[in-house]
Amino acid sequence: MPVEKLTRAFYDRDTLEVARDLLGCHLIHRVAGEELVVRITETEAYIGAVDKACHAYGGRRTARTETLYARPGTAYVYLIYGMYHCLNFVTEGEGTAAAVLLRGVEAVEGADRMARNRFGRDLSQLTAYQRKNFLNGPGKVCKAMAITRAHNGLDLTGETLFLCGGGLPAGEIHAGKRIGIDYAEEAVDFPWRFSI
DNA sequence: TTCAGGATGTACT
DNA sequence: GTACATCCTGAAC
Repeated sequence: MPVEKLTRAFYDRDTLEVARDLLGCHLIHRVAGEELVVRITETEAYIGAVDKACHAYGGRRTARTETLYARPGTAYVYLIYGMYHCLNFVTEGEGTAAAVLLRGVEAVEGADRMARNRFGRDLSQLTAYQRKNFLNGPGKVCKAMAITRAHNGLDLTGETLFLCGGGLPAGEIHAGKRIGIDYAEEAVDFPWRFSI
């Protein structure tokens, strides 16, 4: 890797800043002797204190949301719609519920393994449609990267699942409204979705 | 290229 | 029982 692993201090900051700064960073998952590496292209921020779209809105504590209160630099993984996983990076201080959802990436290393994880076929055997929509959604990223609820609570400063920075010119970052949270009233309009 | 509908299980009411 | 930070397929355009 040309750049250094992100430390806990990186995650221990304002969630919107972390969400922006994660763009362009590499996510590495070491699994079964292989290294799967992707470059982050899209994120969304979720901040429990003020955000009705956040699982831990208003200080809500349940078995599921407990991880959102963990120390910064922790992985929060949950199951959605009964069959897909979503990976988040916990931010801000311990006891504060906030995280960044990983929404889209592009493959850097291990693309064939990711294609097999997702479609059971090599990259070269995918249809044009599958190739175009390879890693552009949170459920797709987790399937390709072999990330499940078993990774919930994992320390992102360890050796299994971690990130390397990073840094993009501000002009390359786009901010817009989040998607898939139509129920969240005024929070629907928060410009907390970031992409390259 | 867009669209509707279904799959599927856990958390929470 | 209901909703859910989603994705895939197949049909219509």
